[in-house]
Amino acid sequence: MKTTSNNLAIKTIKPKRVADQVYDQLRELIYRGLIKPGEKLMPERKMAETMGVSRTSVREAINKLVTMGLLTHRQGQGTFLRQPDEHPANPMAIVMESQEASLFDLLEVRIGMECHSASLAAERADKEDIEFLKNSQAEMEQAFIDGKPGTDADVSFHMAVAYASKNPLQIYLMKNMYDFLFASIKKNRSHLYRVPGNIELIIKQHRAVYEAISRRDKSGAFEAMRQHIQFVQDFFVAHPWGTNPPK
Amino acid sequence: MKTTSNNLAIKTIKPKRVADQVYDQLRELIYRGLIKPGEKLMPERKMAETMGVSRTSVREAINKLVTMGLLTHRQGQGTFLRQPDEHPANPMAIVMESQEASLFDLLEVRIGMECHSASLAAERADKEDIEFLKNSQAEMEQAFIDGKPGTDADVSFHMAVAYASKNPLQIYLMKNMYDFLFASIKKNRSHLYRVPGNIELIIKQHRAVYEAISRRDKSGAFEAMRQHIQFVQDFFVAHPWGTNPPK
DNA sequence: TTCACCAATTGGTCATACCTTTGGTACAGT
DNA sequence: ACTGTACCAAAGGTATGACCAATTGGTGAA
Repeated sequence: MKTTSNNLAIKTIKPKRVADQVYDQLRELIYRGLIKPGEKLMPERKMAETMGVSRTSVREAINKLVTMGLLTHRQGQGTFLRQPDEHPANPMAIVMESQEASLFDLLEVRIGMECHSASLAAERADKEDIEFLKNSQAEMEQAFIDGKPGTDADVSFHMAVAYASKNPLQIYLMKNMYDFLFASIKKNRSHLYRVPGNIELIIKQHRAVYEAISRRDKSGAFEAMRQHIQFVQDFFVAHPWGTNPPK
Repeated sequence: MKTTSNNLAIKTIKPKRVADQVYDQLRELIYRGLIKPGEKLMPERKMAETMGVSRTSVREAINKLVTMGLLTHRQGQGTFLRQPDEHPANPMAIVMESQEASLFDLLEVRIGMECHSASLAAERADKEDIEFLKNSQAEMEQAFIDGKPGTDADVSFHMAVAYASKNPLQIYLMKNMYDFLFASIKKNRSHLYRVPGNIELIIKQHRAVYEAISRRDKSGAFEAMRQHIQFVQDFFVAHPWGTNPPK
């Protein structure tokens, strides 16, 4: 198992329950974006066999995610990952819509959180995390070549940074932010990815973050991430289309 | 919007899933107050027999209520109805309890958010904001003189910084964090305020933040806040009592 | 009295079988 | 060729029955 020891973190004891371990695995798959929204999961029986546990445990884990609104059951068809904007359980979305918080505000908060997160990632990322960053980066470059927007890859990259920071709360908050951003982008057809040259710039910025983390450069990662988000923020200041739906 | 369905009111067919029926019954019992907080429920096997369904279904229903935070499982003892104040509708609290996030993790996120927030505050705070900061500071000093813990004033100070940053989302997130911290502190009777000299140090650190913001020193505010939270974090690493209730 | 051990209780997991719903496919009838 | 029926396979839903694991409380020996 992943009893990789806790160096100094005080976290509560690792979940010993099998169902919880399955739950953790699934949640990770979802958060890392390895399962796309709307996609169908592996059948319960097969998943049970694959993981070497009983179907009961798999079922319990899946049910937990269903009641949390992340998955949805359809008898006779399978289990599917819900679209991010389908479940209003997102605390972010509540503020963003009911209060008058703008996309600018969200990006500003992201600067605070993600720069620090990148810094931590440079300190704590293991080989696997680096691999995820690399993959997301490659995926985005491929999307660029194919002429696709590459939103998913973008999100995956930032989530990979959050994961590398090894902070559960950070991961949770980031997930919520990107869920909201995701829905928001799709609604507003953000021009961020459309303006020629932008994607190349973003890929370049991501690369800077990736390389800084790879070489354990804490302040470098901080600064690279700051520049990246700052760029996006500046873009939205200059092109205030999708900032907030005109009420 | 949707594909125009016929005008006739076609009511959805009753979801006759057994587990859901059990769930409804239990929820009814809870909402009607027929089960008191802290009370133990009937054992799963007995409940299954009583209702004439399988234990599987009972289990699924109970699990749903557990993940919703209404019930709590204790192996070897039974299933209990949670105290109302044990499950605040705070998105933070959900992660902190159900996931394995520790107080250390929360403080770490705070470093990212609040340092940036302090920096923004130095840039944007108006006279009123400064006044609030000053008041909270004075309030805390007074509490110190009176020998009181001064938790409220502490929270007020940090919230004042968040308000001064003029970022609605930041304010919202901070509010949730401190709601959680507040409840957590009350439960664990954190020793942070009890160790002699700590309050003086905290007041000193707050003062540094306040003064940096007053003189519009962005990086100074950032650094002062960092040192402050770092201090608290170090304290909890050294005194891991109240990190998480041992249950 | 105190401590060690055992047994009952109760949630947690497993294996297996069968039911129900859904989607697809082959076959018969027009 | 089109249509409708029947059937089949896949996948979630339910039911049993057994066993594992943690907790509690009692019982008996030191």
